[in-house]
Amino acid sequence: MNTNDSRVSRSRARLIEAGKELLMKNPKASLKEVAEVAGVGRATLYRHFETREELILEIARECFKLTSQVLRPIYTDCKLSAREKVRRGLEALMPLADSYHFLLSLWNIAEGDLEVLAYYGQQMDDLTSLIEQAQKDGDIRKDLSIEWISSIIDAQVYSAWWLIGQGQASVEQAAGFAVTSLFEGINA
Amino acid sequence: MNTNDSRVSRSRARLIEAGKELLMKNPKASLKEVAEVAGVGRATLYRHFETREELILEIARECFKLTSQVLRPIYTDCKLSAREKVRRGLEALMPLADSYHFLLSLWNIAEGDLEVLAYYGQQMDDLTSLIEQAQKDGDIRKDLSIEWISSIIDAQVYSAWWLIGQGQASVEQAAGFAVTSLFEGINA
DNA sequence: TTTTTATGAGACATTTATGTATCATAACCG
DNA sequence: CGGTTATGATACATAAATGTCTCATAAAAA
Repeated sequence: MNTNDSRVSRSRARLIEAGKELLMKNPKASLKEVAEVAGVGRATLYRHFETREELILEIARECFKLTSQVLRPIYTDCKLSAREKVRRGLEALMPLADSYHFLLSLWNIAEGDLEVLAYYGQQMDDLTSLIEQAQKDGDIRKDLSIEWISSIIDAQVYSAWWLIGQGQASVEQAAGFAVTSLFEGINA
Repeated sequence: MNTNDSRVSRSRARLIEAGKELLMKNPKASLKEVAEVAGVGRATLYRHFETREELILEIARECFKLTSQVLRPIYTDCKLSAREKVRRGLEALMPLADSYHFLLSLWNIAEGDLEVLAYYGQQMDDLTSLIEQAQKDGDIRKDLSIEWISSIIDAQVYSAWWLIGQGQASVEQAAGFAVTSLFEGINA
């Protein structure tokens, strides 16, 4: 299969999009359903992805590529304070919240893959050193462990995804909420 | 089947425990696996739960009963301030974090059941009026929507579950982290 | 336009999960 | 202790998902 053929890239994109959407909501969804939603024949799905697991892993890799692509420029921008990086990162992740949620929701499968694990490790490292720096700079309190802080940053994205999905907030609103409550807390 | 028979209650308890553990990690886990982990014959599982869905719903109901049992006494205690109720509720939920995560992870199925939905609605109502009260009392900031606040309270429990599962914090530590970061935020 | 090739439709084999039924056994209850 | 009954093991039927293969067709590349 020639990657330059427009039919190939189109089918692939559709399958990944449909798979992300469906499997995220229902991890038991069949590949038949995925192909249907993608508007593509079932046989074509198997031409692109040898097995169900391979499809899931490819989607996971794609999700990490997306988040990396968005986060990297922010995290490596020397002009920004650590706190500002977290803030911008959080905002930038909002539109990708469904990719994020896919990874959470199918993590039991995705974590079995070396490439996915490498992406994950890299993003964790980036975030960890960011938090470390911010704590050193006195921007972020030191009585919370780094693991906890990165965990609740993840959780903010998750919350935002949930709220947006319920139709109870726009992307911009959710981003604002997330940044505020993450840094200032809910205390009056 | 006689509920008073000790064999019955034992089998049921084991099946629910095993199901919670397994299906939470892997929603595709088969009932054969669940029965094996429970140390119970597959046929016995079907004697207790007519279908796969019925098992999942029963576990969900059980999870809600657990959280209700823990939360109700706190929420209805008139001596406590609204803010204190949120704090104590959060701490009390920590040991039940896996029940909580089960519900999140299988929500697509659980939400289809009226009884489960009733439990959910009740807990949401309790939490909502609590937050409303706290905002009125000036304990919780008013520039965050109620939906967002309840959403990030959930998220704290989720984060705690994750961290505990990774072995990077004890239940007590996680509870402390959650309360601090929820109320004060991560600002230094 | 001509050639190449990805696709859709469908048939097919295989595996696996689901749910039902039976029967001997062992655990529980009175 | 003796009767009741839940259980385990097993066999069975059914349905559904997975993965492979073929062939005509349509769409892309040359």
